[in-house]
Amino acid sequence: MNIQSELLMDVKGKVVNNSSTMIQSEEEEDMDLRRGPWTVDEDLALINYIANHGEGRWNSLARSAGLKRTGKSCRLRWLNYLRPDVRRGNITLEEQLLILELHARWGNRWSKIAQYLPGRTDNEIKNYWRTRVQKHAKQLKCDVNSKQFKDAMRYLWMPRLMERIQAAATTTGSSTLSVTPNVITTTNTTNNNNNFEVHSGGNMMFSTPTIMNNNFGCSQIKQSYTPENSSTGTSSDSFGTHVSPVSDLTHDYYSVPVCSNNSNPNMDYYQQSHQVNYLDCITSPSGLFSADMDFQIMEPNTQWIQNGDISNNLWSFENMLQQLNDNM
DNA sequence: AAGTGAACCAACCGCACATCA
DNA sequence: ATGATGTGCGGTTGGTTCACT
Repeated sequence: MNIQSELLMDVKGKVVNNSSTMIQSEEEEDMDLRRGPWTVDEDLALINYIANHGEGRWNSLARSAGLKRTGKSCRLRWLNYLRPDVRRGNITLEEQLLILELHARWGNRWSKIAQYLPGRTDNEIKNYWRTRVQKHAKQLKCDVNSKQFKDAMRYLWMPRLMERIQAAATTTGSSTLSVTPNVITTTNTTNNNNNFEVHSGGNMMFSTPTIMNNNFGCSQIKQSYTPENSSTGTSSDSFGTHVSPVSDLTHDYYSVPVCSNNSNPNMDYYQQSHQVNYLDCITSPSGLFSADMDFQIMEPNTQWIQNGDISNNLWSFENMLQQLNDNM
């Protein structure tokens, strides 16, 4: 494909015919830069160049590779899309749980959070947060940073996620929630006690305290849980709202080993770059599983759990928040 | 079938910081 | 010490797809 003769798009997405502009000065040369969606040829050029020369020095890389893109654009395209270890597809329940936990700990430190989700990019996590989580806060007319919403996430949404993870595991009777060797993986398929085990890379394992039934009154919740509303690893936000299936964006139009399934094409990368101490993150001081967390409002006798028919309105977020409010 | 709005996500921008000559 | 350049990050935008009417 001849990029010179292509139609270019400016920042606003307008189509600009490049053939009318023969520009020589360096300043004007910048205006020759392509913007907007990447083409297959551009992707291939970038992949091939990095395969031969490695990454880094993105501005010169862009020039050397013959790409009419900024270095920034090339870097972003590589990191967020073309990198072989980028894991595409829906955010799993386990990943959702981890995102919530880590966001509670670090806030909008997307890149830092992404370090704990191998194969996921900060952009992807950020998008997930903005589209799924903030959406609900907006719908409920409460600030996503408000204590109200944070408490709801911490005491309701996250336990629910864990319930669903456990339920999915027991329902399927197999490790269908496994995604990659290093992503939190539900392994306990027959355990009928109230713990479930999560491990990373097969060697980090924790067992959650039995907070679900004992402290959260979630035994009621479990009763109304049905496999129909469970997730078996496909994306679904945990408020119970419908999320349309996202097409598999794995690019089979070129032979890049995009990791979209259980296989991990580059284990070295993970082992070097994503040594994750899940135990540490799960037991964070601000986290759900912290020993010193404030469970006061979640005492079993707490009214918000015991009165009202939670099972009938299960996971209606409005009800959750109302119950939290009533109890505060 | 067509129109419309919501949801999703790739890509961009500006800024801050790091590195180097 | 300083300016230029490279890199990384968080916020935002806009095109595409999907669901609903």
